[in-house]
Amino acid sequence: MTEATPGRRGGRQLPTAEELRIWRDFIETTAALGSRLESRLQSDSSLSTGDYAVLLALSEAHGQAMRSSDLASHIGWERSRLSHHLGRMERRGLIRRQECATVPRGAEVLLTTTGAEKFRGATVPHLRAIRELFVDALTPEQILAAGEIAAALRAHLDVLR
Amino acid sequence: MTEATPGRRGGRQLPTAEELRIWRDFIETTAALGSRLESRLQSDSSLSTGDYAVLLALSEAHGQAMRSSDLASHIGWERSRLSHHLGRMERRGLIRRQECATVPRGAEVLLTTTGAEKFRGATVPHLRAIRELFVDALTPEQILAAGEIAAALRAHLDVLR
DNA sequence: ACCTACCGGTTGACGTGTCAATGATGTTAA
DNA sequence: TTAACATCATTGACACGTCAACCGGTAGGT
Repeated sequence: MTEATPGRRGGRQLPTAEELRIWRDFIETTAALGSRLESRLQSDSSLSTGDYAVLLALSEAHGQAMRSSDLASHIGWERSRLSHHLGRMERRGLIRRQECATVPRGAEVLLTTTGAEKFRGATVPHLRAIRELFVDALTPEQILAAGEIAAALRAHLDVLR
Repeated sequence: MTEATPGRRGGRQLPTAEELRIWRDFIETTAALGSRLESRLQSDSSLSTGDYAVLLALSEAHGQAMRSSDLASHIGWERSRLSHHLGRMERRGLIRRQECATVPRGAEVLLTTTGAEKFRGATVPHLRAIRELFVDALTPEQILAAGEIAAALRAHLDVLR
């Protein structure tokens, strides 16, 4: 009986038109939100969100330094992506790389003073932008719901591979 | 009295730790969801989501063709971005460009037969992926909540500039 | 000792996105 | 008429991400 109805919602069918509309709205709006925050951070502080993530991690690290691999797993990036990004940040004087004393063939990433200053200057405007673009847009209940939705999506992503 | 409490939630302060945690979870998870869908589409059909958006719009257009500018505003892209993307799609034989007969200096974008076939082959796997990665991850109430959250965020983004 | 396998990190090629500048062609106002 | 201006589309420079290949070095097994 469950197999007989073409448009049924059993778990193996395609999304309904309504689900699809919500999907598109959701994915496009969250993408737009991300790029709006990106451009706010850019014009406020000349940093990308990637720069910010790296600088944040280094700021909180012992001696404002981390091994490249640890940094990558800490912020959830592939090593290759981090390597490319560190190259660009090094050119701009935000970080430095040097041979790791303790671990052979390990690279230590250091926060420079200009990097630390940039990060300090960026923090408040960035947090303010998050408030304006995300927190202020939603009711407290919606914020909680957003947290639960994110958790459910993340759990499902993890389970699916 | 409202101004006296440092950590209050009046509307001008920075996000709380809890709000910040939810924000990070939300923005990172939605980004991960997008890239997971991107890679599903890539391995199923050798298309990017950009390709898919362009092919979808052209498929639904009169004569499977559109003026470049109309296409750009239809899918919400900058003309520059579309121009770059069409160049890559043209190299792969998915679309063709020609002078527009009616409008001077207008470019007409045409769906090729291989482009149409690619799109037809991509549709079902893509919809299935949306179901598996998004719809199946959430309860029906959460899906509705996601729609409302997206609408609220979008409205706020639009109002803010 | 030697071969292999892994590990940390880098690199190159390429797709993608933004920004600012350009070219080509219409429209408008002095 | 001509100069200013808007519009449509493209281009080049650059940032960013992924993928696969690579390199140097350490560790295990024979």
